[in-house]
Amino acid sequence: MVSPVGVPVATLKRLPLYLKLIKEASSRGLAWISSEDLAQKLGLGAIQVRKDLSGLGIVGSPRRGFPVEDASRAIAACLGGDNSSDLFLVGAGELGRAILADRGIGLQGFNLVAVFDRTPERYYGLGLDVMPLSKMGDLAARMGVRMAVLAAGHEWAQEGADAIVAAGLAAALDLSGLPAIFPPEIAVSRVNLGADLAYLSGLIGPGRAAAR
Amino acid sequence: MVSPVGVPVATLKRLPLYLKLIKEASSRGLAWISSEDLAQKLGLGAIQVRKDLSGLGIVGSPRRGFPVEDASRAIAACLGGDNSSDLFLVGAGELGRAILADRGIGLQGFNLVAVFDRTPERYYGLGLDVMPLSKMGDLAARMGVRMAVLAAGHEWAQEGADAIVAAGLAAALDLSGLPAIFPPEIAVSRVNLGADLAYLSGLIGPGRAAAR
DNA sequence: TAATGTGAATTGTTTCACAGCA
DNA sequence: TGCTGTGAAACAATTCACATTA
Repeated sequence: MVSPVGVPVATLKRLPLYLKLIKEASSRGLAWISSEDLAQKLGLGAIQVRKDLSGLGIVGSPRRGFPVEDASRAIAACLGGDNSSDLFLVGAGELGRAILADRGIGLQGFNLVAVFDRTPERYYGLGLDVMPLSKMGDLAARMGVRMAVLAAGHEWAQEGADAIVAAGLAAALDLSGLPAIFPPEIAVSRVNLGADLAYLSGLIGPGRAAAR
Repeated sequence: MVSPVGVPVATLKRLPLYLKLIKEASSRGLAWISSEDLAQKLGLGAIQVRKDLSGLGIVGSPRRGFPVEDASRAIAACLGGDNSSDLFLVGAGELGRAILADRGIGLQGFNLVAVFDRTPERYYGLGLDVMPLSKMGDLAARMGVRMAVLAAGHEWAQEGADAIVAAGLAAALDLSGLPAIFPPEIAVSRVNLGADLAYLSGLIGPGRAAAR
């Protein structure tokens, strides 16, 4: 599959990681960064990094690597700049509040501009302005928001998803673990720690405790 | 790439999702579930679901679908049964505690059996038994634990990763967002909400077109 | 000489087309 | 008829080999 701009999905998923490291290099005053360096830090192959960057039209220079500023600009442009960096949070429970507090969970430049919940009244007096799901469409239109993080509990995750759809948003990051069902015209990325763990458990197989 | 048991990685990543739905069906008293049904709930193609299940040796029956009990057993076996369901949590900060509280974040059957932190003394009196990183190896050996969730803040995520390696664990779920560097013999899965959001933002593009 | 750049081969994954079965 | 089962084809992603250049 190929994204609207012609970048392979697999590449697109890696771009944010490159961007992060490149910005870091930039902030340390470096002007160049090598594919080897990026690869090693991300546990990827250097050739793959080069292919990815070259696919964006970023050209490096032998013996030095890739120019940090150009690369940063090109990747940011491909990821939509900071165009879509405003987000809604749907779900103000345990998980939602951890995301808001954001100690290590790393929304990295994305901005939670409003919080919605099925039962907003439960959160009065917590210093949070939690709104009912029904207000989402209105606010999305007024603020130009196009993405949401769905952090609803299992009981109402689907209801939250439906609200996101009804609000006309274009993308959702689903942390509900259900997973919630979205219509195909909405871009969805799902995060499910339980599933990831199960996957890892399958990967390492039924051995006994690791040696060493 | 093919996992130890011969199941493609892409399939392996979907197995936990199937398992969840199948168990749910089972708990509702259903004896059969169709690939169409599973596919629709997960936003996948039915053919893909059939390929995945057939790859595990699960055989269905025309007009009825796949037998819920068999499928459940086969998938669980492939994912290591409940063999590897004990976990360490590395990092007792905001994020780590949200995971412990687990309201919606869904560890789904996995068990956090011990919590480690670089500064365990910060968590005295919170009703948590937080241990120093140096104790991890010992406990891993004694309890037969082989996996960890890394939920350390940026400041010491790499230190946490190193401790996981030193403890001889076989797999880690890295939520640090750095990402932390692990040696290749350790199975790592990375979750990075910021990266996922950036990816989505790239997918939906700067306009208003949606793509999947 | 230490890096990038890239066509081609390889490997992995998804989808198709259609056979078989209850 | 409505589903599974599967070899083959199509597609996608990764890796290789080697040319290239400052």
